[in-house]
Amino acid sequence: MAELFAEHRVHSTAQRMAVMRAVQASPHATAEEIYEQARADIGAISRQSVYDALALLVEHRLLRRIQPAGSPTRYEDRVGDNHHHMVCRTCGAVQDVSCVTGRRPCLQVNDTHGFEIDEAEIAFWGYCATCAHTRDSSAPLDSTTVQTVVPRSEASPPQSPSTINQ
Amino acid sequence: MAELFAEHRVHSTAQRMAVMRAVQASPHATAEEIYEQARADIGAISRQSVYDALALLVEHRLLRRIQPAGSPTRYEDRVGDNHHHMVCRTCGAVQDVSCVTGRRPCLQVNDTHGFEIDEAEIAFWGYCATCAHTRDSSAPLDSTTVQTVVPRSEASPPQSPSTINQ
DNA sequence: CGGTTATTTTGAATGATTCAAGATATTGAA
DNA sequence: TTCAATATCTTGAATCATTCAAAATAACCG
Repeated sequence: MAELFAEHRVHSTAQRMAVMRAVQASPHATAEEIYEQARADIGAISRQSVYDALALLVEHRLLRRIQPAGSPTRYEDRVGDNHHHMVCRTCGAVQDVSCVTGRRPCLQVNDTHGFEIDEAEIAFWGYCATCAHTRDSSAPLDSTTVQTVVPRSEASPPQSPSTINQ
Repeated sequence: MAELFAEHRVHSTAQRMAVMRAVQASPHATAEEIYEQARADIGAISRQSVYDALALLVEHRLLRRIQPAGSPTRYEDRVGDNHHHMVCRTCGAVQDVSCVTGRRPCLQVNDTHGFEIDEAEIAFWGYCATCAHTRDSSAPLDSTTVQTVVPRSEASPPQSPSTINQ
């Protein structure tokens, strides 16, 4: 891992390595989860150091941030390829979507209004396999996101909003 | 507006109307901005009532939430059509993108891993016309989002992260 | 009118993250 | 090596957006 850090011009310290290992061990983990894992790993580390390390590693493209609406920021080490995410409305689980069929997505914006677009982000919302079964009883999450073009999605009746738990 | 509320089974109160007007007057506004505008409108309203009204109006599909990574939640009254958003890394400005060329975007996920997807969300990141000019000097925002497929975006050198202001 | 339900207000609390400043390490030059 | 300069880490407080809880008002129905 030291080489990886070196390549990306990041000094490899015990804390940073522990943070990196934590993300590798559980992709899509939150800062808090990473903090706990890193702490279990090297014995002690401050929360701030975790945030510092994460910011640095993201900045140097060793990690990526994922920020599903309504849940804390998550981190993944899968960089350098194109993929998106599915988020479960019920449990907040995040699942990779290795990019999509057909060609480049919704990325040919026709009127940019002068915007210089350099990046596009796609999030899919729905229910993970587990939660899809156990449904009805528990109030499902409001996506709290923008509804867009998806085939069979007919305006579902209003649901009480709540918060992502997991 | 009373009719609109009635159609959507929402009691029209002074506060809710003020909130609705505020969003109509400035789409993509934050709760705080809406609070200020509503307060200027009807003289007095509590922040909590603004949050309550917004949640209710979103729930009943009179408003939509937009949650650009790294900025507080924003609201818009443009519902019932398919459009996405461009977000400026520098000033946080949000701009509508009336959907895209070609066909349905990146929404044909091939392996869903059992997920039941019912919604997709797309955000474009870049620089608004104004900020695109005034660049270099000021440290640009880190998108804090997932990098994905966009043509000419080659891995740019690391930049110091900061926060969306406007 | 009187009671029940809805809505609003107030104020405190929470969660995630950042700020600030001091303490430790690490590095490079003399 | 030895010191100074820089980088990193820790501690603890602060911030921001949002939510919780409970009391106060208002609206609705019989």
